[in-house]
Amino acid sequence: MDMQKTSLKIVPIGESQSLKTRAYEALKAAIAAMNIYDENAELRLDERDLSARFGISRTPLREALAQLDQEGLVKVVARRGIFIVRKNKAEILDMITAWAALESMAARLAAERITPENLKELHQLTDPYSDVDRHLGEYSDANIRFHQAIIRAGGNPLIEQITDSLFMHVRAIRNRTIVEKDRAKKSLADHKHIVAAIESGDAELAERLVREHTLKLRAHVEEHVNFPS
Amino acid sequence: MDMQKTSLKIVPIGESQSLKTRAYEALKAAIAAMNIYDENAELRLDERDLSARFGISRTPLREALAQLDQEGLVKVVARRGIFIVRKNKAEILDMITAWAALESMAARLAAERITPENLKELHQLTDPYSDVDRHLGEYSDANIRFHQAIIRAGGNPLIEQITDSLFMHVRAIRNRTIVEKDRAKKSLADHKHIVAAIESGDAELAERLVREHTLKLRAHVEEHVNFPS
DNA sequence: ACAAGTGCTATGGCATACCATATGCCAATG
DNA sequence: CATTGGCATATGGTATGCCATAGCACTTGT
Repeated sequence: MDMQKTSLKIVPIGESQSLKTRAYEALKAAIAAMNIYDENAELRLDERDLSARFGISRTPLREALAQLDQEGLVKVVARRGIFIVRKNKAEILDMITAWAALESMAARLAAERITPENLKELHQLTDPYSDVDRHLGEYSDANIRFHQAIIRAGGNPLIEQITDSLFMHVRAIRNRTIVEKDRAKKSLADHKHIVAAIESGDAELAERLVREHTLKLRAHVEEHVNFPS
Repeated sequence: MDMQKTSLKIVPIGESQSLKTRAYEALKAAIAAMNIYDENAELRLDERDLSARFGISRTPLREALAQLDQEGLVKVVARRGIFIVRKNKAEILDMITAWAALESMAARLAAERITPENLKELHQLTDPYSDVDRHLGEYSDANIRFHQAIIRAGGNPLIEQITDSLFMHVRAIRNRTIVEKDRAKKSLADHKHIVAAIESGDAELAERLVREHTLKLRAHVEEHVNFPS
């Protein structure tokens, strides 16, 4: 009853989700942890081997793989095998475009409802890096997190969820293209403008800046980045 | 017109791809065919019953259901049942917002790459309905297809795929809100402006018009539409 | 030496049996 | 009559084994 509330701290028991969910998350994390665009990446998975290594049976594992398949992270081919999917250039460009659409809308929403907490986070992900030369390594990470923060600040869980499934690929691209000092510097400048727009509550501007920022990335990838496969 | 189906219409699984895929499509079609926002709709599914009715075992059926679960169309609850999900108002609004983001981006792309075929289709979905009073019934359908045509004209398969999974719910809302003659008239006027913008290659304008059009829907739903559950 | 045929093997698809637990009914209890 | 504890049952979760087929190695005939 009520009395228990103060005397007993009921922990979310076991915290054990279904095996399927755990397998899904473990696989996703494992794939995210490897650079799937590395030339030497092992792109083949094996049901039976994985089930043995996870210590679960094939059924929940297959359900997890089916989910990853639908997300496009993996391709299950009957009687051939399971392969980690490497997106081709056109697909990557489409992803960046969709991302631009969603993140720019999130920026619009963020500008309309920004909270001090969100704003603080955005500043923390831009202000400390003004001296790009000295923080190039860390900035790659802050760059990614900045875009996630924008999306989160939009307060639309659906947009967060959709972008999550694009995240792994877009992250790989961002990491790959940010290493040039000049691009990092321009990127940071864009970010600062975006924060300012959100801070001032200018939804239209915030939206446009985010869209243009991401479409710039798209154009850069289209022109300069080559893909295997 | 749509029959107000409140129970699942199970069509026999044909003979094309994997059982999982066929079950997925059959289930999705069955759910789409019923009006899930009807008060009397049967929202509960049963694995064993469905597997018997489809004539397949539970394994591929479960994989299909897992996919629908991830798409948010159904919710699988351990030892409780499988339920067709009825979105609440906040979720519907989020969907419309995400839709606005994606369709407006598609409109931008469409304006940049419009083909005579796409343009013809867009005209066919707007021009014949100028006399809204006499075509109110049909327009509801043309309205939906117009938005799909915009997205298709954008030529980004990923955006098409994402919006597909939102389609069922957004369609239900559009159908529900378009029945008022006044709204239909305004909607058609918007559509014509959009087509003109795309036709003239004005990407910025097309994007803005589509976004505003859909955000108008969002505002209308927020203010005037009430939801069960 | 080479090409076509043939059986083996790996691998995912599917079916079946069993497991664990949320729910509700019902009887025992006071 | 209200409460409670347990048991039956329904339902999704998981394990396991068989099956069909794509690829490959090996054989065999020319």
